[in-house]
Amino acid sequence: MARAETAAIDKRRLILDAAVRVFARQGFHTCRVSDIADEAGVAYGLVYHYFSSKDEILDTLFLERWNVMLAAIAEADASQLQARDKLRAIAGFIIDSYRHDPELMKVIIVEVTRAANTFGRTHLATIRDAYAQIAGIVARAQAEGVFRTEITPEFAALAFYGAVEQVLTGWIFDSVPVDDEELERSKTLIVETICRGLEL
Amino acid sequence: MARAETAAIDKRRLILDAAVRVFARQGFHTCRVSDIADEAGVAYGLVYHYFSSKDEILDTLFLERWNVMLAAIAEADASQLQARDKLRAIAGFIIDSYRHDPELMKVIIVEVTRAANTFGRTHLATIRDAYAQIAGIVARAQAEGVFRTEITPEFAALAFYGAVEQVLTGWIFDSVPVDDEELERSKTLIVETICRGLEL
DNA sequence: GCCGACTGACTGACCGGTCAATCGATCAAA
DNA sequence: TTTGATCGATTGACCGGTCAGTCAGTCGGC
Repeated sequence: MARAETAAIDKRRLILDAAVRVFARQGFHTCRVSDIADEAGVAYGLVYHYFSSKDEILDTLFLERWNVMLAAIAEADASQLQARDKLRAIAGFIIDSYRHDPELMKVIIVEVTRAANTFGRTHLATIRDAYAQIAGIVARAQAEGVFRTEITPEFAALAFYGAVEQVLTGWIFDSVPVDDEELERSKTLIVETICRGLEL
Repeated sequence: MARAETAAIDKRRLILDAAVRVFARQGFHTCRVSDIADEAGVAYGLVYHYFSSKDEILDTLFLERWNVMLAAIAEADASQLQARDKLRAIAGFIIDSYRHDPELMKVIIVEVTRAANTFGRTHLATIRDAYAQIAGIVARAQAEGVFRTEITPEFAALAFYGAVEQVLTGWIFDSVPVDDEELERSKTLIVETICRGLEL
């Protein structure tokens, strides 16, 4: 029983991991469910044993990762760091996520976050949770007199997240892979560029 | 002859304009070519008389508009303005484009610029022309000692464009329409946020 | 009567999802 | 220990709907 249970969980995971590779390579709309099954080394029908639709696979991948990110943002927010360092932690988390699993980040950004007409629409509220939390950090920094109040928190959050995502998108479609050093440098660059505009 | 020619050009334009509305409403992948023909009040086959494929319609819409934007950026670049005001002009142009035709901007951003796996891929080089030109403005400002050199021009361009696009995306999917005043305020906000981080 | 704009029914490929059948682990009864 | 009943995991052929693109033909100006 334990053996079978583990095997079952593994197969589900196997399909999810295969889907990441296939979505990253071919894109969600362009790939066929059979491509995922083939990549996972699994029969076509098994995909539908674990997931009710092709969409549900992408939903699962997105929510798994986005919830981790929301938790990371909440943790940064709850910490005793300076506002600038909270934002640095968030940018750092996103960039480290890319370092750790670029294919997954590509899928999430390209197929969900930036695919506002399809999955982005479905998950709009969840995506906006992240913006709202970042806006909260900015608002608190403004109340404490660390950030100036000319720029609305919501706007600051969009600009901050937009800058991070655009940089990631640049990497995602670069032919040359990025080295760790540039990843690290970018964390500082983002915070330097955006926070300096927000601080007093 | 002149009559017929004009009529022909009109029909082509009619189809393009209808396509903007349909793409904005339903999304490129979700709509059918017949939807475009119906919206334009034209026979299905006529769409294929003027365009060789569904893709070509979107390509045309994108290139038409993007080339105008590239020209606007080049004009700002060539002007005698301060770097900050050049960037302001660019942000202003993009925001005014949205004001003038929000549906077209929605289509371009959602279906091309942010659709990195489909049309974004095809037009990647064209899209990056814009980033490169913005980077050029930043680089010149750095050489003149107006902007600090810690941040690479390429990075600054991504952050700038990313912030603008993210703000537009926010409007595009907001249920509440944006009033002119907020549009104007946003131009200043973007420049204030980003340029302040770039200036010495 | 020629030429090009225009029409819209049709087709062929494609693909998401279904389902009937098989496999194999487990366990209780013989 | 063997048998066979049970049930979830697994398989992949197949179905049905959708739609981009074709094409044979009509219409109308010159």
